[in-house]
Amino acid sequence: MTAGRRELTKSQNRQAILVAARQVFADLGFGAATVRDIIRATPLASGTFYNYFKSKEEVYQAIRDEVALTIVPRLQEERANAATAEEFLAASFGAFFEFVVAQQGEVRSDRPEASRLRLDTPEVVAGFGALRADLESAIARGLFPNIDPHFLSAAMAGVAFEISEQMLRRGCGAAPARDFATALFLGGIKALAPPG
Amino acid sequence: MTAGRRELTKSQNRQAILVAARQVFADLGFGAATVRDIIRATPLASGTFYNYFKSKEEVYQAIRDEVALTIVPRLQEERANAATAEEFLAASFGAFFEFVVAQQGEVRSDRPEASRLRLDTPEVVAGFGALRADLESAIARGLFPNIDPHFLSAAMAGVAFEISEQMLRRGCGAAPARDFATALFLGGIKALAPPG
Amino acid sequence: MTAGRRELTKSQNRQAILVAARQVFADLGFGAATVRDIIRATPLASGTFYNYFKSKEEVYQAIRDEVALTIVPRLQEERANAATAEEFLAASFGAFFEFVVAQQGEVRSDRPEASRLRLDTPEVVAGFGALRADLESAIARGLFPNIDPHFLSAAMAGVAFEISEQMLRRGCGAAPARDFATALFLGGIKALAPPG
Amino acid sequence: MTAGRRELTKSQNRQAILVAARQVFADLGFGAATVRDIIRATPLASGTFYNYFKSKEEVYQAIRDEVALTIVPRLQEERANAATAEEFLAASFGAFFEFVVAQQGEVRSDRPEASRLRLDTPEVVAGFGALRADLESAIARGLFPNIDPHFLSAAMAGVAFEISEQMLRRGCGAAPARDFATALFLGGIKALAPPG
DNA sequence: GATGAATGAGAATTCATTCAT
DNA sequence: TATGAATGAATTCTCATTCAT
Repeated sequence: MTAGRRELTKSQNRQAILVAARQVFADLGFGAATVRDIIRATPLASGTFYNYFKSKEEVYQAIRDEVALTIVPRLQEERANAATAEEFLAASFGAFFEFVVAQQGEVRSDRPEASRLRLDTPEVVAGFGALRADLESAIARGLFPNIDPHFLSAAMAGVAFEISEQMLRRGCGAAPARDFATALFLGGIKALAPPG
Repeated sequence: MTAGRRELTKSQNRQAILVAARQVFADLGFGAATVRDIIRATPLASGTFYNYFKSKEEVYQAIRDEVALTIVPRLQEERANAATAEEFLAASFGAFFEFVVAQQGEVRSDRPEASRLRLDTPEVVAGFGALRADLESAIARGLFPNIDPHFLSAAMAGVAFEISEQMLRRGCGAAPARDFATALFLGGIKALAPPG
Repeated sequence: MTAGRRELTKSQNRQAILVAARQVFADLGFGAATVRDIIRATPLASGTFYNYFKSKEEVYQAIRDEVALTIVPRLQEERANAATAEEFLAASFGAFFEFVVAQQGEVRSDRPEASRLRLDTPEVVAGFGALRADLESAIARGLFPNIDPHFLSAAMAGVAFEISEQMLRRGCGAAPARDFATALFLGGIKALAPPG
Repeated sequence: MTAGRRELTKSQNRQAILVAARQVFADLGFGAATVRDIIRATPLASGTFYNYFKSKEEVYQAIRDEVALTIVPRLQEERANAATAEEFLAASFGAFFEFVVAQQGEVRSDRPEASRLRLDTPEVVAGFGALRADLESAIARGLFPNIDPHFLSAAMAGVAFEISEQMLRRGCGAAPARDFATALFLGGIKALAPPG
């Protein structure tokens, strides 16, 4: 029982560090974030950090791994099951925007670069690693015309990043953002024109 | 004449710092970049940095100002003269990709986050400040349908960032990148399908 | 118990810094003293200084506060209880010279200005802040004739500083210094003439 | 003629540095004063400083020498000619207070230690070097009773320093200060009581 | 000589990491 | 294991001094 309690606490501490690190990386980026920033956002003491992670790099990697193991597979499955380009796009953008909303990336920094969403964030790096592969497979299945998959996945990633920032600023939900991005990729600005 | 030589050297040193700072910011981002990194990328001594700039923030601002004073006005003019959405898009994307090519953003860092183009870079922040205003004006002129300009400019920025990274990796020129992005915004994936 | 030991060590380190700072300020004065000088006079590492004080100014202030809270009240009480001018003077000078002896201000520097007692020392600034007020009160009680209290307190301070330096050089105790200063203020050079 | 002009300029520059250095030393003390502070208080360029003085120490020494060669001899002569203790004291204090007034030591610093007159100033160090010797001679001549000359000269120096600060704050001339100090040394607080 | 930019040693400060408790 | 103070290397910045013009 004591062991159980301990295990629980251990797990909770590790989780607390991961949550704090996500917030701090989103806020400051990997480069500017310090271990102190992370631990300050936690009820723990500085030394405790090193009971769970060897370094800042390791937390970064751990977040990346976590995302890669939980969110990415779900997303890959949805994409694999997509019957149309629209489903593929809506699933991809929808998952990303919902993830961003869930993270509640409250940007509060006053640094000059903080005016835009941080890309040097573990989730983001992990999250889009699989996109191109999925896109290639979708092209092979005939969901998409034969477009350069590097450029297309890059464009999707860019739209996702920037639109998500707008979404947070505006406080709107994930749905409008998803619909906008999906329509843009399906039909360009014509498809975005208001009906009528 | 003596003064002339001195002025020249002075100007050259300032320029050397600016060039080095651009490279370092592109490499590491604002947060992770250090003044030492900048000065190390220069033949100058450490103290010399402070003859020209008070801090890292100040170089950042100086680059931003320079970009805002040189590139942005040209871009704004081209956009103002655009007769069609295609011209507007091609001018915007073309200018950005050519700028990126000119900067030769040789990504060489080994830090985990460096795998993607840095957005917290002075040029980028400055460069897209004016886009939304130009877009609103273009919508008013009837070049674009009545699309949410926040979302649309965000999408353009995102595509520009990410495509430019691909462009650099692939070593292709600015033209293919510009054409891809323009076509995407004009007609979506259908417009991107290879002819035939 | 664990906490007790830690607290002790913490307190000891803070004390070590304060002691070293006193010595360094006495040696070099506030202006020339560096944080490095202080920490070098200590077995601690450079970063440890900043666990206790934010800056040189803050140690200075801390010493001043300490003096103001311990020595000054005792001195004020003795002065308030003085029944004669002689008691007032002897208490003031006696306290100061004893304080200086206790500090063991071993002047050892080789800088040109170090040949005289440093006045820009936190103890000294704090110590004489209250003198004039006490003097005014003593004049009101009739202990002193109606002398300009600004000049009189200034003169007392000056004599205290300079005599204390002589005292240290000569290695004599506080008593002769106190007697000399008291006699000087009571009756001038006549009162200082050796008996007979 | 050209040579004459140059000589003049040379002399003027040297003088400008000396004047500026006096002010800066009085303001900040030797330790905190920087060569930049001195040169900033001058119309000259930084490099020019080193055409006249090898270092900060050397200006300090130069001021000391100048004082020792001009003011001290006059003072020594006056003291040697003094027929009474009062003349000796009045000459000593009078000379010092007039010197301080002439220097116009406008204290304007905001540093914690700046609230009192700087003693680590070349003039002060030089000026009181000769006092004790003169005092010993005066005792030998019978002007003063047989008082410990170390203590007595220290007391005179201290009173001179501190009273001069009061004098400057109050904006009164040198005469009241001289009279106060002289009376104090002649007869103590009794001699300072207002007549009647 | 005069100038003022360049230099680089050194001072102030931060921060990842260690370690005694 | 948790703690948080200590550590010292790395960073930012200052300043005496040099040197090309």
